[in-house]
Amino acid sequence: MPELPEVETIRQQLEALVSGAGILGGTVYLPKVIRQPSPEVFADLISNRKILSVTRRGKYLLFGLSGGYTLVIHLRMTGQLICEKEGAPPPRHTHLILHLERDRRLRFTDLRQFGRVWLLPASDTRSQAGMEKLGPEPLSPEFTETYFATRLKNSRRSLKPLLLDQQVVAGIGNIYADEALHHAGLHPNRRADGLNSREAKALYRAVKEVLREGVSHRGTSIRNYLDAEGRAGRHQDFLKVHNRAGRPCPRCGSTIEKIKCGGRGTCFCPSCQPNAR
DNA sequence: AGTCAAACCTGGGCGC
DNA sequence: TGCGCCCAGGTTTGAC
Repeated sequence: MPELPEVETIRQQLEALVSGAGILGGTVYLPKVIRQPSPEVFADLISNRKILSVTRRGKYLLFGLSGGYTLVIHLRMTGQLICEKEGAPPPRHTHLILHLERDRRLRFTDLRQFGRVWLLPASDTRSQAGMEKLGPEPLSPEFTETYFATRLKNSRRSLKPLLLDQQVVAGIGNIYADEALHHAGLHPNRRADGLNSREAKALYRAVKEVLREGVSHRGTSIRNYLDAEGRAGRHQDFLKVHNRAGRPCPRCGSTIEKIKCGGRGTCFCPSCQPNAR
């Protein structure tokens, strides 16, 4: 669930809510979510540090801490990171709580237990958590039309798996890949190197557009996603194709289809997104 | 380089 | 009501 727009929403909220806050300590309920260091060392090492910054890289959240450490959190499919008052017993599937100053806590809850947490020296943050291979940030100036066109031209893969490849561009997941392809009018099975320059440009613009829209609606809540204040996002009400199989395309009225593409469920409009072959 | 499946997990929805 | 099956927004790994 949490793709770039969802993680960015959480980042923005937490930046306002917890930057500057001191961490009193941590409670680990499910040790395996802590990838580094060991859970015991983690709880010890995180105590009495101050949160200096909250940033994002792809789908990773990064908390810059005092003393030269970075807390890295990846929510994977069903992770939630919620800032709330201390007191209530933590809900089911809560795996980590960071106790903050002023009677607040940061709660990591994850039904499927896929989410991961690292506490790393800032100097080797990028290499340790698997972030070194990430492609450019799609909403930053480093993601240029030329770069994207080159990646398309040099790949024989289908468009859908290419968009999901975090090494090509960081932060796109299944929801926004489907939406970007519909926005650009391209079939998910089209071969990347088969696009003409007009189509490549349309896809480049579509990627940026659908991600911006997702952020502006505070993310998409289809199943589990909640923002850092525990609220659902609104973008599910604005999706054109994703999760809408069998319903009419908002653009042309044709019935949206669902296929398997690159092993992933993929929704598209057969008339807005014709297969070129 | 690419594709595919499996693995990591729990829960919801469906058909029977 | 209950059981079995399939599905789910991410990522990694290993086989071909």
